Amino acid sequence: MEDNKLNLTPPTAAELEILQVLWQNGPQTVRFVNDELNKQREIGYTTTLKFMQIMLDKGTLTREIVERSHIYRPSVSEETTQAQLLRGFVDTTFRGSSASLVMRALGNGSATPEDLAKIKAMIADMENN
Amino acid sequence: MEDNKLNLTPPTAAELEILQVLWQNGPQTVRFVNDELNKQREIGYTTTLKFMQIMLDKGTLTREIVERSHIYRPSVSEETTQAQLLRGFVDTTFRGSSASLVMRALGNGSATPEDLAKIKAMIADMENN
DNA sequence: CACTTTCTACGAATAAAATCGTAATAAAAA
DNA sequence: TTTTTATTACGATTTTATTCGTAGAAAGTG
Repeated sequence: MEDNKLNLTPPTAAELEILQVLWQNGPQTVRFVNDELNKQREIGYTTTLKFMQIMLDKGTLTREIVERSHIYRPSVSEETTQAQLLRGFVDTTFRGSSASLVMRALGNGSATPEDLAKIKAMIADMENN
Repeated sequence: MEDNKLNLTPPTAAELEILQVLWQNGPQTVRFVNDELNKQREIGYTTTLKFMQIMLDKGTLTREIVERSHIYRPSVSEETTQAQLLRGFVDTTFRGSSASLVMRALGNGSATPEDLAKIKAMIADMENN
């Protein structure tokens, strides 16, 4: 009774970690993902496996069998997921105001001159439409 | 044995809702906060009370007794909390790149021309320093 | 003074998220 | 062929977050 309806709810923190590895490295095995995660924090192999199985069930990942192990692949793009999470974050933390989020993000001083240039270009672009 | 050490961990979703009410309306009673929350979703009085007691214990809120009820006040500012949550969000969702978060936030099209003007001004300001 | 209303305190139940242990399977190595 | 290794399946536990029920205290009301 596999229900293949796609997933509307955003990924949890642990799921997002896994998605990051797959977005950055392309489709991979549980082993690979787990090794990557362990570069950041300690986490058991079966824990990672379990998450990836859950995500498979939710439809967040798909997989195929190669040799004798499973290769997992995100079924959602990083861009779409970022947009989804961003919407929620702006709502809960910035009362829905993207502008004030942008102001505060710029205010933290981490943007390089190149970053600023790109952002300016984007704004100019938006104003010409 | 009250341990008055201050709280490093960011507020949970439910805690943030409560903080929002207090930031927007100033110090208030549980009753007031609960009524506000119920404009958005159903939540029991004792649930709100419990959260506010937990936050008191964590040091997120302080309180004083007026008449016969408690008036709660955030011990953290909205700005500081936003900055804290933003840092975590950028790290987990945008791999630490504030710039790409800004790009995506602008890209969602919710910024008004006034917003854009303010942002431009801020960038110009940053470039002159 | 009884009775109702309005609080707080506190424990406990529920739900959601994260973690891991054990068993089964199959390939590879000895 | 026996043993070791690598992998998946799945249940169960643990942790964290959320939610509420019940009791008790204190003030107001008829």
